[in-house]
Amino acid sequence: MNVKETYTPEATRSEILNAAFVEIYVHGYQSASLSRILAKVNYTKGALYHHFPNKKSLGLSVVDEIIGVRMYEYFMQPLENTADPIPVLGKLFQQKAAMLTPEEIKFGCPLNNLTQEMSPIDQDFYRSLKRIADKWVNTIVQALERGIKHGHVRPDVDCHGAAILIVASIEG
Amino acid sequence: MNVKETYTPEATRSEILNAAFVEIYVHGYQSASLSRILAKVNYTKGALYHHFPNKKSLGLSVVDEIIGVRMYEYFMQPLENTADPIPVLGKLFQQKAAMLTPEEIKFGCPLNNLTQEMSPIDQDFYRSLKRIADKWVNTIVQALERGIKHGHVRPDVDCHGAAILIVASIEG
DNA sequence: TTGGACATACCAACCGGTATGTATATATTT
DNA sequence: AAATATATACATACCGGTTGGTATGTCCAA
Repeated sequence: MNVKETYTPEATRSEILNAAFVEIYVHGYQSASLSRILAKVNYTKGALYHHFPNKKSLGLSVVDEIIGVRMYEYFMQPLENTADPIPVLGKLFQQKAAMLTPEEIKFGCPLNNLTQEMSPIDQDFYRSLKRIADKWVNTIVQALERGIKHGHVRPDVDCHGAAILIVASIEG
Repeated sequence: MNVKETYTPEATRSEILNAAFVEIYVHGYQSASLSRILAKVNYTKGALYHHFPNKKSLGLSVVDEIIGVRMYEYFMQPLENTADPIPVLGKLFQQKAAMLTPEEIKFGCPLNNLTQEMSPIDQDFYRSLKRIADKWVNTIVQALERGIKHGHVRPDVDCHGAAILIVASIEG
């Protein structure tokens, strides 16, 4: 099974992790099936439980390493060190509206979905998910404050309130 | 088990249905466990499958008979036949903000939750849930239009757009 | 030859669903 | 009115399949 010339365990872990992300994205964490994940990438329980101690750890790794990283690269990194965040935010909005694949329309924002499902019933998921959301809000706040300092943003805007509004409207 | 003097099948069905609502509200439909539902109300599979042909039917009944009815009674009925919907809408908003139990804060809007989870993966759930949302929007639209006709609402408002905005902001 | 990187085989628990049994209410017959 | 038949309203036991998880085996690289 999965005959390879060389062992690349990091790639294996990554494959499983990405498949787990898709599975969780489609079915939610609680209904996500390890067997389905492994069947898709053609690995077995041995591989999974070699790289992850249990299902929850896999789920939390999906949150941190997939969702967290993607959210950062897509929504936060472009805002870092900007003097004027407005055009960047605008581009993010229109990209987000235009780039919506049918999948994304169907299944919504992965971060928001998982938050809705898991935050009320699992503290560890709550913490990990909240960390991402807080970091996101914080990034926007700082970008807005820099925008104010450089005169590109009106100085009377409530940065925190605005940031939350922006995050909410992108998530929903 | 559940020794009763007389049979009250309608009450039994109702008990199961309400417990199913809570279970689905907390765990989502896919992860909702029939055994947990029945354990809570102290009935057995026999009772469940006497009143409902399968899990999906139970879920759809929860949508129609619990969620749909509650949403109607709470959010739509007060708006019916109002000449001026504004104070009613305002009261709904502030009630909704004030009346939020810790549970509701934790678990969010049942209608929205189920829509997020089930609409992408099951047409029947999609239809039933959409019916409720559409009815809700429609109720607000008609109330706003009556408000315009009676001079209580500015005549230039986009009723449909406003209704969708109101629904979205209540859903969370 | 030792440890990492998996595959294979297996487990108990739980899943939704069914088959069957039983007590109660109701309708029908005598 | 009493006896009988039938339908309703469940309980009990069980089904095959799936779940997350584990123990063991195998292969390969170092």
